[in-house]
Amino acid sequence: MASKSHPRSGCPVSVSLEIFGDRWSLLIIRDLMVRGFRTFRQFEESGEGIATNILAERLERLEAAGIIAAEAADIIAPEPEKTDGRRINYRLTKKGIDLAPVMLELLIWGAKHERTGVDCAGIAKMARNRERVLTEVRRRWGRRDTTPLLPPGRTRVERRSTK
Amino acid sequence: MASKSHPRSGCPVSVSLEIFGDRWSLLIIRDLMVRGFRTFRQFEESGEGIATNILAERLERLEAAGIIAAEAADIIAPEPEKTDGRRINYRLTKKGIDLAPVMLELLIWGAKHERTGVDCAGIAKMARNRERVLTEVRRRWGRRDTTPLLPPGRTRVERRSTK
DNA sequence: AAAACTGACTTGCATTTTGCAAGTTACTTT
DNA sequence: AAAGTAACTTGCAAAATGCAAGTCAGTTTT
Repeated sequence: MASKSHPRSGCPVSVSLEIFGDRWSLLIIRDLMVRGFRTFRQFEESGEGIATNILAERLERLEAAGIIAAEAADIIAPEPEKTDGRRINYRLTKKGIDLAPVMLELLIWGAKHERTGVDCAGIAKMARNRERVLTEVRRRWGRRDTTPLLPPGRTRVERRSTK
Repeated sequence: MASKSHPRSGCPVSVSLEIFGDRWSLLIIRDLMVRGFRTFRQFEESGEGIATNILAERLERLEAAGIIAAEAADIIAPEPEKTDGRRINYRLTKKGIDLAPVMLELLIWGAKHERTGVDCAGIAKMARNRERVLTEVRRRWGRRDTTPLLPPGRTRVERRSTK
């Protein structure tokens, strides 16, 4: 996607789109923000069908942009038992969690105008409680609380069923 | 961009991104929403450097998605003098103007976190008056008022300088 | 009324980005 | 020690993008 070269206008919208204006970046951010995902594997199996090479590249870009941060899981070690040296945990930075309003408005718009597999009334309720929802999202982020804010929702795809 | 085939999850965010999750669509919508652009030519020269074939394709997609509408300019004929039979006016539909909150949040985020050619303080002020700004955008849309909400801003690129 | 000029696109082709399947490497469990 | 698993790479075909040039109907200029 966004190649390095093309000069663009200095409009904030344009600059933002150069970073995450593609079909996958915001989905990764969504998974981090409201579904509590942390690992490569989780994103891979999120039901959207992203290819692993693209996923790796997007994670790299988002990290380079300062929107997410990657850290070896055993550095944090929340529970003494959990120490898988391979696992890398991704998380949103402050800059990343600041995308919450964008994400919420996107969610509201999609639920209102498109046929999605999601409870439309529930979203409409969130729309009415915008500030409360955002506060909650930020609070969870601050506590590294990874319990999903939204239920998993319809998953249609499963890549390469390992059979 | 978004090919026809790939099955995705039914998440509203995902569905939305399938429609305008690319580097250009939201810029066209921005131009319609806050810069008062109406014509192909204006988008082409907007300073972002979009190629005409891509522009044509995006306009088609956005129209197919019901986000914008195209109409021959002389059908409206605002002033009796203006009757260029070739000109086509594009405008946002209700569904399109409903993207205003998304656009505003994108603008706020970009101005806050990226180096853009835009007055950061001015945007911060808009952030504080979110509802007022949105009301104004919707009001203008309702009246087909095309005076730009924001000044043109830094334009860096000019395609094919006709010299 | 012919010539030059738009506005809104197409078309052809080279370059870039995607998608897909199959590795690879380093740790972990059995 | 063998089999698994997490997080990636790699190679290649397919699709999307960018670029320059061309088309074509309506418009203005001469």
